[in-house]
Amino acid sequence: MSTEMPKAYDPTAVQAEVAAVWENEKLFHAEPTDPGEPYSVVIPPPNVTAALHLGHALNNTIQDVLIRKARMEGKNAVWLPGTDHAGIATQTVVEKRVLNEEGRRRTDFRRDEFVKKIQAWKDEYEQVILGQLKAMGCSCDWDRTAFTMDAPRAKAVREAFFQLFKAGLIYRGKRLVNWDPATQTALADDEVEMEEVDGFFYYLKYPVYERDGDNFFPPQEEHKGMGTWAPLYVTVATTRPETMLGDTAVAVNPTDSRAASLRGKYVKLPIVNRYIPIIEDDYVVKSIDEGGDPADVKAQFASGFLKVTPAHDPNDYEIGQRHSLPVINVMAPDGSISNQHGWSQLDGLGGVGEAGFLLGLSREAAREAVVEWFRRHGLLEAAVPYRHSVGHSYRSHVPIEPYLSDQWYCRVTDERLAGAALRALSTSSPSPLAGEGGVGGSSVGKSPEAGNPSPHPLPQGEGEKKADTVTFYPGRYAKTYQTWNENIRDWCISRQLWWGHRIPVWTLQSDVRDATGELIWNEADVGGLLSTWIKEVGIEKDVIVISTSGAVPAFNICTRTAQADAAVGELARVTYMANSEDDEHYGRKSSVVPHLVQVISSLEQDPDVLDTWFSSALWPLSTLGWPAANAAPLTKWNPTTVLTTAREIITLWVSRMVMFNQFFLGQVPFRDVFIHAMIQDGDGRKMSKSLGNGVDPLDIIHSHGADAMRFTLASMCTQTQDVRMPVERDPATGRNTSPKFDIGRNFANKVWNGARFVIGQIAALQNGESASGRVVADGGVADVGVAASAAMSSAPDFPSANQTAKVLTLADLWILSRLNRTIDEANDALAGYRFDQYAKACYDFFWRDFCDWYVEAAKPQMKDPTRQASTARVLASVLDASMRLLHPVMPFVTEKIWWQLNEVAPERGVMGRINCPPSQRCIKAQWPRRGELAEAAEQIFEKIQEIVVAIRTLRSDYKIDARKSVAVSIKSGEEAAHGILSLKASIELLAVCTIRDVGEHVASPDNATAVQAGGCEVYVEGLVDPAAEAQRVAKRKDELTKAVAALKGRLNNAGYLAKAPPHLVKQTQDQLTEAEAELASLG
RNA sequence: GGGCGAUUAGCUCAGCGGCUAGAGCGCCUCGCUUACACCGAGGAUGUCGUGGGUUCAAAUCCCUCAUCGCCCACCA
Repeated sequence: MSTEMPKAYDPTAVQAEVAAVWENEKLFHAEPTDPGEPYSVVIPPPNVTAALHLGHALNNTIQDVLIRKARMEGKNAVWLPGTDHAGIATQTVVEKRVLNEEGRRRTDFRRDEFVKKIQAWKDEYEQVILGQLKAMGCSCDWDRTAFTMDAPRAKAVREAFFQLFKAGLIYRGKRLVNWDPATQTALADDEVEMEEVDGFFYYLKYPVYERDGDNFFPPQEEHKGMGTWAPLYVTVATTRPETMLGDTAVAVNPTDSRAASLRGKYVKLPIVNRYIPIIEDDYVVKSIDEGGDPADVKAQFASGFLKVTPAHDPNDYEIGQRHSLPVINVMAPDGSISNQHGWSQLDGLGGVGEAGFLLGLSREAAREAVVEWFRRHGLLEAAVPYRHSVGHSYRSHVPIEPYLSDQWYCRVTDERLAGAALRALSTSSPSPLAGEGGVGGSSVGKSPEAGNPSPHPLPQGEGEKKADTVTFYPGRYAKTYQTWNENIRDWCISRQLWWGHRIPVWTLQSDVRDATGELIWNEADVGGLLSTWIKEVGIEKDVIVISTSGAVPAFNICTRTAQADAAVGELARVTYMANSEDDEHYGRKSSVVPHLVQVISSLEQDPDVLDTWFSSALWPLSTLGWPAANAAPLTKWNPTTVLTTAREIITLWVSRMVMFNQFFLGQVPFRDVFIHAMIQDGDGRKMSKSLGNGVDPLDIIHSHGADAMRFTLASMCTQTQDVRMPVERDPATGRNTSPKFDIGRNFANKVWNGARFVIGQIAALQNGESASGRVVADGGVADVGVAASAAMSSAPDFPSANQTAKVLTLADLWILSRLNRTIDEANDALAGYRFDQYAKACYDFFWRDFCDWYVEAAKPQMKDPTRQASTARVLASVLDASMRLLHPVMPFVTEKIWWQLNEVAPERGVMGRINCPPSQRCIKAQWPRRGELAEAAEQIFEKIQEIVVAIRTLRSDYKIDARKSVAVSIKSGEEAAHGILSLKASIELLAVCTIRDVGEHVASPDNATAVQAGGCEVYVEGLVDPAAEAQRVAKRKDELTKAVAALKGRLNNAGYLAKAPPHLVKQTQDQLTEAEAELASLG
């Protein structure tokens, strides 16, 4: 290690040097057997898209601050870095080609080749993600990096699926899903983005028919007579006319006045010429004429008649279920009109009528064609412009299509999942800083009325260890979580992708018919053979077989382990080969196989994969060794201490982790959830790739340094929902940056230079040089360092912690006291996840207190032979503690400074004031503990600050040359005078003045200008500028007059005197007295 | 439609019942004083979105409205 402390702060060099040492010493690794209280954070496994945005860098910063601090507190802290597979495959267009025209997987697609290719991408992206973490200085346990598709995670996913399946919490359903016709995959509700779209409400007329047996005929003309409403048409309103091809009913509200006369009647669906019933359902919104709510937008547009298209609208689907209507899908998976996906296959309803001209058209083209057809036939009543929001795919950004499809569902509505998630919500207030605090509990779900004892213990008050609950910071987010869980719907967990955890379920047709359709094997026969085979292979513990009641009776075979899955796969392969007349393997495996081959040609693995959130939901389990029984990491670190994430993820991820952890372990996955602000661009827009307003953290690290980025992000981390970051494009590099990061860069630079000065002073002192000399000269730096470290062993004038404590000056006491207060502030801020307050406390202390005041005050002390040694020790100790405080947020620069400080002052601390237990590395140093405060010293020093500022202001007002010293006398009380005299040299340096006289009886010298400051009267000589004087006095008088008026007003208020706290009243009176006195002195 | 947040200096944000409402950036004046010009000293700039209310006291608590944004739900 070099003893050199370069003059210029070069973050890149510091980062490289420090990172190499950390790496070499393997400082980031925790074992469950290590001592210390467990501390762990749940790390969202990011995908590559997320990793390239600042929000993720913010998240990583926060987590690293928490982890590093915990480590310094001696806790057994672990951070498991992870990467997620989502976003890898979807970044490509490959998946577009995965499905064939039938909406099934292409059989000619080489899955293995695809996976190999994806694997290569994954490796690349993983390097990007982990590289960013490393560049940021995140103290991850690198040798525990987890990937959501690796073997331990796959094992956990299988086990979880199996257990949920066994518990009846996973089922297969034919449901309308959010279908993305572009990528041809189903999307979760959360993956659908709403976008405002300009469209039309089309009013379509459907002719009414009556039915007599199999005959339909138009109503007789005479029914249109007076007093009786006998329409020839009903008018339906729709924004999506093309779906009318799939209509299977027209619905009217039963309370609609027209309902009765239409009861039992039909309409002849135009174009298709299908007769469909008019039904009554109170879901239908009535038009305003019919008593609909005028405030309801739907009612304003409603005709009172609703076309029912169960295959293409979720609500219509439900109406269809209620009325047992047929479901006619008129689209292909790509969204084009097709009669090949259900339309023509329904007996009696299959005809396409005159719709042939629409087949093959896109949704959009079909819409125009249908509208044109209605117009041409006089059946288009109106088309009214209408702006509404339509769901769009978050991936392809095309409108989603409700689409009928086989999907797997997780029954999260079950008491054991959503119920458990709700019960996990803490009712305690997280902290005084966190607003309302852990909302929930009392009104959770369908919980019994208040007064009933909860079956689950509520968290105890502060001081006691929290019960097994989750607490949100800020507390308001508990409500988001609660509302979501209360209104939750079953979770569609299957995805039509190649890349992901395969659904571990095989399907076997359970009846077998011969060529004539005669049943030759029934369910019992097939089931018997199957269970015999399972026993023979010895996988009965790892397989569940359930029969499904569907159009085609079948068994679902769920496998628990990779081995069991392989066995079933082998069975499928063998029987397939046998049936394909390649009988090479015929019958080799089992006594039952010769029989099974006759029935098992239908054994197929489900082609779908699991939603990525399924594996993510298991993250606190799967990264800690689950499902291994008693895995040491799991028992040590789960529940984890805290999860930090963005609020958009509360529903997708947080809630599901709670459910699964509760279900599988019976405990919460984390105790605290910290939701950080979302970073928007300067115009309040979300950062996104498409807008080009994103900022790559690596670019910032490059331009400003990792410490600067981290500090800035932490200081932006307020309790608000969103923070804006103006984005600027650097024309030279074409990369985005933001001037906001300058605060971090400037601060890091300040820290560097402050430390450089302190270290230089100490080195010079111990080298026997006079501190008045130039201690750190360009080019001479290395020599100073070497000499200093050589001098250390024989440095008799560097006093002990105890000796130093006895000779502290007012300035020393003040800075040590301020340091101790800062330690308190930092602790409080971090305990409440107030990273902005933590950053600000450190910033203000180091820059304002330490550099601006103490370091300046210390310069004369370093020249004073009786004080220089103790001052050096105070400087070293305050710098030491500052580095400890700042290390979590600025790890690199503090670590580098730490080494340099160790070189010149390996032993630090001031007895009673601050302890500095030695450590070779800052990352392993003990988190500072508060020592004694010195309130009296603080008060006097603050007065001195006021005096210095007053002198400086006068100098500036009178335009005194910056280098010219002025003569000053100060009239003050005894205590203050004592303090002033003890810091005479420091004050003279700070204010560029010469102090002539200080004391109670000091009189104003001739030609002196007087000013009040810090409760003293300060006389500054030699200021000759009558104009400036007049201006200054007038301004001050004005201020004082206003103040006096305000104070008097307050004191004349009887209510104030009667009701305000006495100390405030006294304070007001004192202020009035003081202001009046000063006003009088100004004449 | 439901929920949440924001509205304070030119910009980005703190403050959330009682100090003369603050910080950083930007701006003006002065200064390369033996750590730092990514700096130092001083300065200017605010009817705290609107209108009501509660209180001795409101930027801060309550209500109204307005504007902006986010999340959720839904869309005939």
